[in-house]
Amino acid sequence: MPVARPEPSDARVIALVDMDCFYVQVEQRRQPQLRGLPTAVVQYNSWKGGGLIAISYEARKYGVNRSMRGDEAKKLCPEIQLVQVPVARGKADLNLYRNAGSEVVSILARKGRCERASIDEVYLDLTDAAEAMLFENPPEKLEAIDEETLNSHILGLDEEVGKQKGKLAREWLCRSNATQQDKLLACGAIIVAELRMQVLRETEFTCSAGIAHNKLLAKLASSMNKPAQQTVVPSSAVKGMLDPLPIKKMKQLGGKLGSSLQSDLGISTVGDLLKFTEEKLQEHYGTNTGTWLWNIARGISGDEVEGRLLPKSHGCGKNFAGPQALKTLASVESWLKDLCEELSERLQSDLDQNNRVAHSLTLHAAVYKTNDADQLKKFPSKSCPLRYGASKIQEDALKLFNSGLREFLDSQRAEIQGTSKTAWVVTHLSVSASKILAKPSGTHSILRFFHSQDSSSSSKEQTYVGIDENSIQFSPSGGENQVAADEVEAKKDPMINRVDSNPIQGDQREVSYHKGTNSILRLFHNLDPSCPSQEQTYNEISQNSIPSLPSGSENRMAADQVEATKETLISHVKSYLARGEMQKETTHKGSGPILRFFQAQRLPCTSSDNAVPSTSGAEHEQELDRVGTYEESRKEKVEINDDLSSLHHEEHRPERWRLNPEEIDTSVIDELPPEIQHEIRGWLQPLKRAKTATRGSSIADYFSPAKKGPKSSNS
DNA sequence: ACGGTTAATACA
DNA sequence: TTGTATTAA
Repeated sequence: MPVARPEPSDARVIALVDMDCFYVQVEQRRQPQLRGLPTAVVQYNSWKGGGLIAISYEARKYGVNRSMRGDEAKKLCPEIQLVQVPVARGKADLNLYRNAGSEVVSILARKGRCERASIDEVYLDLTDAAEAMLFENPPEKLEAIDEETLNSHILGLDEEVGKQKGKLAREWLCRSNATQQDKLLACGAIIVAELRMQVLRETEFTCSAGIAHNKLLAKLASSMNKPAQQTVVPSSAVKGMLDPLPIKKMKQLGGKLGSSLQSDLGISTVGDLLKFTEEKLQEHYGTNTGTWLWNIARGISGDEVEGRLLPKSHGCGKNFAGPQALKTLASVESWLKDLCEELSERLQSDLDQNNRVAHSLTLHAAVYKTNDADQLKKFPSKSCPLRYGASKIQEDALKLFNSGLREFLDSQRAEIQGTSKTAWVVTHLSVSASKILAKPSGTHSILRFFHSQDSSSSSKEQTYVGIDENSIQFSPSGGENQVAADEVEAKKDPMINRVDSNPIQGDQREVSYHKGTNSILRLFHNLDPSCPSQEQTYNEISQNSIPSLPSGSENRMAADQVEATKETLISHVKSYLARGEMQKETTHKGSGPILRFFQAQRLPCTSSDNAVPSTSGAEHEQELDRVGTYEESRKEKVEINDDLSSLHHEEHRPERWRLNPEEIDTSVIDELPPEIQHEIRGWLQPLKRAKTATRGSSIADYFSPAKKGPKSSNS
């Protein structure tokens, strides 16, 4: 992927911060009595003790690893504490960990550019900060360097056994005869150590880090000394580090490409890779990959830190392994409902907290053929424009599934014709939302768009509504719907694009959150109705739209005008805006800003009228109609279509939200937008912070000697 | 036929 | 552009 680029002459300072067994730490913060104990996080506890997805370092000593089930782990380590991943709607709910990850990001983003690489990994570009430090306050002038920095591992330094800890590191960090590059890395080490201390103080999480001149090396270094330590890679140490390294350890080479390198070219270490010319590698793997391989063998990577604090997509899915495979259409529909509800909630949160709107919905499924030898399970993924509101998403996802199923069955028809009894089961379902863009803060661009569309907009509207109603929104492979689908893209997208064409967009927005002095004030300002620039416009434009809760606007959207007018199209946009407006209105009810803010978080009311039991897959398995034989499948299509039409008339229950200030407790903070979590934490938990801060000046001894963490030691 | 779930990215 | 495949945590 990364195009060849020579190392910039001005060296960058890049860090990768990696949370130590993150899910375990999150659970240990919730239950401090677990600190220091061998602990693992498992999901789906019902079968063989659940699958392990995170293992504490105490437990790793017993040989417990991620490929195990809870039961196996218990055999190796009888005292192991198994904590279950929260379950919602019958599936794993990772929100707790996502939000904890956001806490960390919001702290790390204080210095330099910050890229959220995964739920527990963050890249930092500290070049500017390091240069500034080198200029204003270089390490060689520093009389004291903090303990955490001194604990850094410097690759290439001989760590003699007898030598006092930190002695060599101190010398290296403060050398006045060091190269500019090394001095910058030294500054990076100081900054990262400080950031890691802040993370620990404010979140109680430990992390490890690598500091190097690019992402590739920083990533490698971060895992060399864990947990709770940091590792610096001076340029002089790169060759020594890489040459003996098995290629499988390199990022991107852990899978098939790495295997192919090994089996086809006999390359097992990075050093082996060095012997191949760029051209040779390109012959085998294409120009891009060839060049990329040649570069990484030398520790060269021009990959930039992206400056993105938020995920680019949201998805939720579930596997239905073995006996759990879905056999009935009803169960597919039911699970899709659950998945779409979760997705919708997360999209709504993203809209509320980050002002972002997703524009594409994708459904993926895996189907298992129970009867034939080649149990093919290629089910095409399908996507369509995303409409907000749980029931809309659900409706569209079902249509996508229907479309995929039809295509899948058609593709199989030829092979099947002989065999009469071919049954199918669904082994995986997932829905995801992507193409997430910043919602414009004002509506000028939208209004301008409609003013400029006066003459032609009505015809476009007709197309749009028609599409909405007939559910023709599949991609070209959908066949007969292609023309209509293309028209949707042609007519609808201009509108969407205009909405999104506001200069303040995605990444820039995120960065701007951190540029000012106080992100909380800024956030409240954004929600403040008295803020004239946007709110006035919102109120104005939403006057005519029905102020129902999030899913309410669907009613208008679904109105069955055949001859559509510009007014209708405009009302769509009004509804769209009204959704945003409603979120804001709920925030005005409270008295103080914090209260208002918490209320805006909308704890979901347990919808008692939820028709679908969401606890176990078994309950979805009532044998109604089988997805069974191919012959039956033709009938299914009809059934699916029937289902769709019935869905269409489904009552629209407005979602209700309970706003209960009494329920505000510290765990709620996890739900807050990343930008302000740590600030709120600071307000609510001043005592705890003071306590943890006095514990020690180094991260390594934070939890280690005492079996108990600072939190439980006072209870 | 049970590491599951979630993301990002490159390529066709 | 959409859909698929790969990779990773």
